[in-house]
Amino acid sequence: MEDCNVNIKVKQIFTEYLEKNGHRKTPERFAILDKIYSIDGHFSIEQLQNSMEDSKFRVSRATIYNTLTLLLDAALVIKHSFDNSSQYEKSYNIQTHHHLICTECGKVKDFKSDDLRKNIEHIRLPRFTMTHYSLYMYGICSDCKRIKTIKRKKQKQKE
Amino acid sequence: MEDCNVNIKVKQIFTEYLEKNGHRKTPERFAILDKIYSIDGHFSIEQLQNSMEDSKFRVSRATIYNTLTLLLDAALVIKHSFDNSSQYEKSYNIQTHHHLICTECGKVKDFKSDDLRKNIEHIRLPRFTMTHYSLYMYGICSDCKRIKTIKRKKQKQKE
DNA sequence: GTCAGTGCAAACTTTTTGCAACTAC
DNA sequence: GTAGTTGCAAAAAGTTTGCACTGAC
Repeated sequence: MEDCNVNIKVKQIFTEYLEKNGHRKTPERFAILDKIYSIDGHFSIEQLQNSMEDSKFRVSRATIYNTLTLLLDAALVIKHSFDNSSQYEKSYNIQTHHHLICTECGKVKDFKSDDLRKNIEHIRLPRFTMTHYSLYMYGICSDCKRIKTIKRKKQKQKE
Repeated sequence: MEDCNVNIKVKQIFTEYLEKNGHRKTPERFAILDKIYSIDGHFSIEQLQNSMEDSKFRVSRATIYNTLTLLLDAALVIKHSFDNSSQYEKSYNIQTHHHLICTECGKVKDFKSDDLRKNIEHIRLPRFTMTHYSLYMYGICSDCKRIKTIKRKKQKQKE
C-alpha cells in the first residue's frame, strides 16, 4: 500500500470513529493525525508538539493529550510506557515489531521477526481476547558491550 | 527452593553487589530488599512505602527510589512502566511470566507459558545480548467482554 | 444558537535534586 | 574522621483539570 493511501485511509477511519462516538471533526484533530502519520518510529508528546509548531500549526498540550486519547481508542496509535517517558507510535498498516532496549545507553531499536510475531499472536490465552501486544527485550547493545569489555581490560591491567 | 533460602540468597547477592560497587550496606537497603521479597506480584512505590511503615520501618521516598535503582542494577527487581504508573516486582528465582492487560478495566493478569518463554528466549537477536524481557498483551478480559456484549444487546433493543 | 472542543494556567502526581544531619566504614 | 547515605523539602517533569472563549454542527 502506498503512503498516500495510508494517509487517506486513516483519515477515513478517524472520521468514522469521531462520527460514531459523537465527537466533532476539528481541524486540530486532523492536523495531529496527519503529523503523526508523517513521523516514522516513536515520538514523545513534546516532539509531536514541536514538530507541529515547525509546520506552523500551533496546538495546546491539552488538545494533544485529548486527541491522542481518541487515536488510541480508535486503534490508530499505540502508546509505549518506556522508563518514565511515554512514547507513541502510529499503528495502522505498520508491521508489528519488537523493541530492543539497551539498559546501558537507553537506546531503543526496533526488531522485526515474523516467526516471533506468529508465535505470540497464536498463543491461546485464558479468558482474554488480545488486540495487540508490546514486547520489550532488555539487554546490552553491541556498542555498550564493547565499551564494557574495554573497561574490564583496563581494570585488569591496573590489578 | 524454599522461600527462606531465597531470602538468604538475595541478601547475599545484594551484599556482593554493594561491596563490588563501593556502596554501603545500610539497614534501610536491606529492610527494603526484605520487604520487596515478602510481596507477591507487582507493587508501586507508594504501596512499598506504606507496607514498610506498617512494619514500623520508616524510610523516605528518596531512599526508596535510590535503593530501587540499585536493586534494578543488581537484577534483583524488575520495573514495569504501565500506563502512567511504575510498578516493580522481585525477580530472583521468579518464573518468567507475561502480562495480560485489559484496556477496558486496566486490570493486569499474569500469564505463564513455557512454550512462549522459550520461543522468546531462543530468538536470535542482531548485535544485542538480552538479559530479560517484558511482554504486555493488551485486549479485553472476559468480564469486560461480557459487559460489552450486554450493552450491545440493550442498544439493539432500543433501535 | 448550542455545546463540545480549544487554549491557557493552575493543580496534581510522580520522580529528582540540594542540603544539612547522620552513620557505615 | 570522612565520604556515602538518609530525610526532608523544594524543584522538576509529565499529565490532568477548571474555566472562559471559540467554532463545528
